[in-house]
Amino acid sequence: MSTPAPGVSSAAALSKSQQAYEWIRAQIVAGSFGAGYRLVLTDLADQLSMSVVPIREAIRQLTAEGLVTFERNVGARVARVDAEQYRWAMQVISVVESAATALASRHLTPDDLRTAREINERLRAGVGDAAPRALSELNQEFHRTLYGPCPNPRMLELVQREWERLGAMRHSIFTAVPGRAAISVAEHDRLLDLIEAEAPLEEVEEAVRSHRVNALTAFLTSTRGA
Amino acid sequence: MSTPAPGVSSAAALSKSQQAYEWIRAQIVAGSFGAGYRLVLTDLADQLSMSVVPIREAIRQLTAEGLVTFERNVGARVARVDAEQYRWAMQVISVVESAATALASRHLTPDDLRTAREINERLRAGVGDAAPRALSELNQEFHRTLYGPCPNPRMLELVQREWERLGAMRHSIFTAVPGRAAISVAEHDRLLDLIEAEAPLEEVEEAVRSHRVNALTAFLTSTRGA
DNA sequence: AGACACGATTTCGTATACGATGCACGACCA
DNA sequence: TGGTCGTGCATCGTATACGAAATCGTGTCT
Repeated sequence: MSTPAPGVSSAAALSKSQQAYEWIRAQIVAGSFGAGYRLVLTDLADQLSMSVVPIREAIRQLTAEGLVTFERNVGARVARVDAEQYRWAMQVISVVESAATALASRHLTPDDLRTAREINERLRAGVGDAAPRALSELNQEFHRTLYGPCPNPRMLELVQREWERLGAMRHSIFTAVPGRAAISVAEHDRLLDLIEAEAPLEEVEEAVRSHRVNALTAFLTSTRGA
Repeated sequence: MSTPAPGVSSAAALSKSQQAYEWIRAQIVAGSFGAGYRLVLTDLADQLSMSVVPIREAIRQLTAEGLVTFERNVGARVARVDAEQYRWAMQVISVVESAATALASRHLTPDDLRTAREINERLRAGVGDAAPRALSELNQEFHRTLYGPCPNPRMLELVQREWERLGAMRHSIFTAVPGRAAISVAEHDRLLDLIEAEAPLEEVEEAVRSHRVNALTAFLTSTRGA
């Protein structure tokens, strides 16, 4: 009944493979390991003070999730997301996240809605600021608040994963296009109204989806057209 | 410039980890390893004439994909899909497959449509038969024909994966409910008509989604209600 | 008879070792 | 001088080995 290792908070409870997985993944998500970064087994093993075996397993897992690419006898590197893949991923997100939000809408507490509105106000306040990263983070949080209560865990997982796959690139959406942020905030308002009015699920879903599609096309036209 | 191992067709080109992955996965998909089957490292290693290391990596990969579950210091087993997970997965499929079908509909060749109609006729002809497995396979093929040309590979991948995750259970949909198969065939016809008439993508999507939802609710009510 | 404790066995987790592969650099030849 | 071939190093791929955890069976005590 005694805790296995009192000194180590809870990390020791995980296998080294899992530790490696979590750590590498954290580095990727945080951006410390940018796209294309080479994941050399021995280096990682040294950094984490373990042998290469758990590292290899972690990398396998990350490969299966699409966060890293892998080439036989060459090695792994953090996945690059080119414009095409970006579009594909965003299309997937527009579909799955909207469905998740619709499913969640009936499970949102008044508290959730209040939180969402508050986040959106903070977004509105910060639209002019030169802190794109923070705004993008807020935007993510806004949407996560709305789809979080989705009772289908599988759907939630897909949404999360897809965002993670985009890596650092996911921050280019909200702020990349000059006038877009303000429009987004307005669309957020409308979405909240719909949910609060208990609009049909299809309408909620459609609202989220078109919100995403709008943002994506705005982004694409501004980068490609310019 | 010489082929590495003339005797071995092409399997030798893959790493043992990959061989193990493919093989185990094949067993699971084919049903040889049913839900709950214990994947013991040494056994698999012996069967495939390799050490346990590649096996472990393969299992990691399969775990990440959700085909097997894993418990530390206990081992891996083929994932069980209970009724709840089944519902969740089918809900995901209804969302993603319908989107994929809609996206594919503009890329379908007359040939694809002909093929789909032909498959549906074979389905119609076999509705009464006592070969549920074959019918289910045909049903899968029908839908695959329609979403296959979807230009978004990521979306396709998600659909495929989700079906695979259901494993053997995916065969219980089409034939489990007595009257359902005939209805499905009719809905297939309607779907083909919509596509051929170049109906708006939303209508195509909605048709596929409701088709899936209908099948699911029919299945759930017949199993739970009875 | 039933429950608990303890030991044997199975199986997993990780380290280490060594062969295989790819890549980069430099030498050699035309 | 340019290109090609060979050599060495970095890194990956897999096998083997050993310690650790869990499970199962057995014996004992109540």
